[in-house]
Amino acid sequence: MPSVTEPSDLPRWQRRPGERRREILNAAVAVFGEMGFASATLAEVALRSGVSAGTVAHYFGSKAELFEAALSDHFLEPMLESERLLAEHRGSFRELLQTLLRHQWARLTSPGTPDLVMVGLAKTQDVPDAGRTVCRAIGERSRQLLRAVLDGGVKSGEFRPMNTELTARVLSAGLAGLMMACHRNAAFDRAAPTGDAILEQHLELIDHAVRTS
Amino acid sequence: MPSVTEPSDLPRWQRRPGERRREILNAAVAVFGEMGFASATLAEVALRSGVSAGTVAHYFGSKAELFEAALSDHFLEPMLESERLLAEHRGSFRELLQTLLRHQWARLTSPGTPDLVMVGLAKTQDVPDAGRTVCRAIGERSRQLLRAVLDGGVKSGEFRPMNTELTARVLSAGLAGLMMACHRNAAFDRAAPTGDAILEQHLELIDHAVRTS
DNA sequence: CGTATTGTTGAACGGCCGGTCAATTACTAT
DNA sequence: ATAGTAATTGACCGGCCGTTCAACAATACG
Repeated sequence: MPSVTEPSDLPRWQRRPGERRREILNAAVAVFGEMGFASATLAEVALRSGVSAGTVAHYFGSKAELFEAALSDHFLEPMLESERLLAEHRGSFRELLQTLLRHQWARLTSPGTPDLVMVGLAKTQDVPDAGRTVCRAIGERSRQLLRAVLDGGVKSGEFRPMNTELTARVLSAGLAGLMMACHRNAAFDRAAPTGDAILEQHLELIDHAVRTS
Repeated sequence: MPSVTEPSDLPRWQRRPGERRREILNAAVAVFGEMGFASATLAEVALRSGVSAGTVAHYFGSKAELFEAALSDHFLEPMLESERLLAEHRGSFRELLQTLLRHQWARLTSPGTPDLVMVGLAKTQDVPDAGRTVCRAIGERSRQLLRAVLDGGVKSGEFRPMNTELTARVLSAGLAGLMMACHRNAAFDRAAPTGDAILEQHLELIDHAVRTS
């Protein structure tokens, strides 16, 4: 049994220019999330995506560019789904608000996301565009959706009059903070309640806070 | 005018074992906050605290130990003040809740703190004890204080019945999330409202959410 | 004033990692 | 087949930074 090296007739590597980019990007998301920007090495990204160090550089140029590409890929694209959700909804604004918040929670807590968010926020000092990406993706657009719902609810009388711009900012930031707290507590606080339980409590508080009393 | 070097009779350096530690710690808080853990260099810390590279290593051993010491110094000590605030308060629980949240907001937004929080959170992967420090300081103890206030308010009838443990977690995490969002928006979103305006909106929402309807 | 003590220095070491580039090898068109 | 092309490799370079350590100089003490 020739077990040392496969005497395969397969080539030692293949040319797959159409798929390399995505494979490298997926590995980069994982590595940056696990190790942070500075600790992450291009060699590790190369290893996980099954290519050599030079290939990573060939596709993305520099480490910083790879980082930004990874953030955009992970955050910007899934946001379109939320916007579709809002456009299609028929029903009360109270329901819509809860649905939207649940949906964003699912996005924020999906595997790899919490770490990437924190790394992206912390790295804003060095790589300004990276911070901008995260801010826009999990901040600005999310906030615009929430504000649209709040405006509708106020107009329909389901919600009490309020400054919807400020309120949308508070809700958006609160959800992100909750996500980070849950993620960290899961590692250190063994008595911590589940993320879902906390989310339910948060939604209930929000419902009381915005509806007409 | 002998301007090149001061012909001073002062020694070229002094022995001040009692003050070196604090000076290095202050510099470390600033440097880690501005540059993040990995990008921060011991040389920069040494420069800002007016000592040489070797002295930093002599006092703190390794970079990781210096980081943990800086976090503990910056977060753990000021927490005692909040606890005193709670013990001394006389008045309604609604007022106390607002006061406590304002006080914690002031702490969280004090210069250098937001960056340090984010760096500490992001670095949890590599330096577990660092993450633990941040979690305990801005999470656990803060939450216990909030919960005590909520329990009191529920018992007195000012607040509606609720799961105070979960609610305290939501409020604590929400405040931290708000702080980070404000800090980042200040850099990118020129139309962003002031942190104080957002805090006021947050407090008003909380008041509606917890009081008896 | 001389000696011991120890806080402090700064040069040097060694490892690590991002970026480059010429060589290599899988494809492709003719 | 065969030559052309471009995707991929992997060794290498250069710089950076954490850590060490022997020498040094400012105090403390007798």
